[in-house]
Amino acid sequence: MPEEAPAKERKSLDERNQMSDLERLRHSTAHVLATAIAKLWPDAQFAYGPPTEQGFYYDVDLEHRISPEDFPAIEAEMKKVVKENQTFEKMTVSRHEALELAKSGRLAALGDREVESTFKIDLLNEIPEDEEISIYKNGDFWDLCAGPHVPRTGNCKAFKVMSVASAFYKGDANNPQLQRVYGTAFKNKTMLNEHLERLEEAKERDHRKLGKELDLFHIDEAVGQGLILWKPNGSVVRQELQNFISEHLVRQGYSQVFTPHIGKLDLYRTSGHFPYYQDSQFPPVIERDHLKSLADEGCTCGQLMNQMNDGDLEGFMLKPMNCPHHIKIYASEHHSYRDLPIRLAEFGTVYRWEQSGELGGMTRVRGFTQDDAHLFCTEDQVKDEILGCLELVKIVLGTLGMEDYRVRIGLRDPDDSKYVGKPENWDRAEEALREAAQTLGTEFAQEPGEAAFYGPKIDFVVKDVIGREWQLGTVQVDYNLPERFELEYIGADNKPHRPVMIHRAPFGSMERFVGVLIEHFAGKFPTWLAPEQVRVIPVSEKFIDYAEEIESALKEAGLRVALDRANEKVGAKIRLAQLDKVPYMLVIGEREKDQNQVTIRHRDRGDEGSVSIAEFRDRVVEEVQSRSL
RNA sequence: GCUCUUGUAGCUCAGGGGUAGAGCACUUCCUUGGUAAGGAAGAGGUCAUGGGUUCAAAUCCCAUCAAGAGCUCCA
Repeated sequence: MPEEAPAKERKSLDERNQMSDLERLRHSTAHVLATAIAKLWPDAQFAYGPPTEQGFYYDVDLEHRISPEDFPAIEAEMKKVVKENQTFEKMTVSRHEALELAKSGRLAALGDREVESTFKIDLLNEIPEDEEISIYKNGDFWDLCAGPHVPRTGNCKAFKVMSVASAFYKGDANNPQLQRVYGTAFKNKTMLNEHLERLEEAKERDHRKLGKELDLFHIDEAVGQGLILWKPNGSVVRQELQNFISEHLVRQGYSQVFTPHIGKLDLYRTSGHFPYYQDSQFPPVIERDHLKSLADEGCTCGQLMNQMNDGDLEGFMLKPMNCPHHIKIYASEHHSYRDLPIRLAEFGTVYRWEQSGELGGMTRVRGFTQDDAHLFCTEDQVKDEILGCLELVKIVLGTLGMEDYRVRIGLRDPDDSKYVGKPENWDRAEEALREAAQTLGTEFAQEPGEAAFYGPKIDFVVKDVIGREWQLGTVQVDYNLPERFELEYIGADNKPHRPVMIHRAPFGSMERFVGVLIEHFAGKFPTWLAPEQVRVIPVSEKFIDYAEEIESALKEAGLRVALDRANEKVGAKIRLAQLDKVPYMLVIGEREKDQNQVTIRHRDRGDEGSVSIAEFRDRVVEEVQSRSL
């Protein structure tokens, strides 16, 4: 629902001066980059050039399309600037002087030009009246800049131009697109190299690469962008996760339900999803009779579009959320306060129309399955229910060893009137979320204005290998939908009351969660999740009989085991099993057969000696049942 | 959606206006083996799709589809 991004505040000079040493270095290196680009392409117009978490970038408007082939030349020019060890010299100027310089094209350039420094003029106009205006010079390169900088260009010796992509000026899609040249810089070459190595490692963990190598999932052009086909191996992982969470749902008093993938447009008119959020939904499926009568009336495509926008259509929609279906289950019977809370859970698949440029791997898709649930409770029960939800999230993340996440509480913006529900209820819900979050034992950030318009929420955010953050689990309090659907329960006073709804999804979506999990484990799933838990490797064909005995004994115990019958040497079979990241390899030969044993090799721990089949079986079964890492 | 880059065998990739290449995987044969690649033979591709230029297009041009990076967006 309409959550407006907080307007990016302009950094004050004080804040800028708090730049860390590394940020300062990177910002200065951005100037070195600009100097080099200005030398190579004097017509370049520069916009912003800030440091980032991974390095820095500088936005440039330039006729020439910068490509990776240009990087060596750019870096060579940068090296010259570093070698010259130019001083970063600060010059304080009046607004008028700065403007004159910009008009003569002198800013972000090596000298006067025939064109103005367009973006710098724009930026100048944004500087508050009372703020000091400064120009930083290194050599002949002058740039409008608040600083701060390192003393000399010689400090910027460990850098690398990383990539080039496009970006909208000021991040607004209506503005022209600039070329954003990314680079990174460190105090010294060693640290730079370490950073580059980390990037290489991250590439190896990428769930898209591992997903292919381990046959976890497939995305097929013929099926559609952003639609995940779970292959058998990936399905095992997902099924295990679903079983895991289902166990806890039972313990926590949830009821599991199943609902269809579509619903009538009327349902979504009531929920408010249609026609208002059409941009992020698949277009409606129009009923045959309705379509025919439209055709008979000579309705044009344009008119059809208008009807769609007005919501004046009959038909169905792929569900963008599970809540309306669950609400209808709740509303299908009368409820007493004694029945509450009612907790309806479903691994529910929803469909959303993400922009094509946004799709990627399993983390941003158009169809996904939420481990969703909706809790219907009284105002008094909200707090306990939130606690229960967080308990579940804690169990999930703890079991999987995912420690590297941050917790974000989205609160309402007190100055905004877009929120539904009574202020006193909001206060209570926000307080309940805060208290519940404290039980996590993790630090959490409270972000006013980040609540949904229908209620406050807690989000769990993790980072993927590239450093992108993904929202996984979420717990949201909702005052809106009970209102829209006029939900009721009968209270102790024998009068109807409105329940509060809580949406929660500890994994978020199975697709995104498994994607993040693949990277978290670098493809080496713990035994309970591993698609193949044990591979039996006979030393030669002579021992296949015994190997089959082992295979069936382990299968009998419920383990996922495979037998490598290939006509290959042990070394080759081991290698394959290692590449497939199978946790346990059992090497079977004459010795094992004679003594009725198996020799264990673990993918990480190596040779673990020989034990009886039964002992190995019991050990692994225990490991699986306890879901050890 | 926008900008740039990319699309050749199941996978990873080379090549490139004139009969389509390698490694791995696959099939068969030899080998019967002790902890990360034994040997040989074979099979496998309208070079993403559709147009155009050309005597000739996988190669050049345009469009479409898809992937990647980034930006915008994400109820």
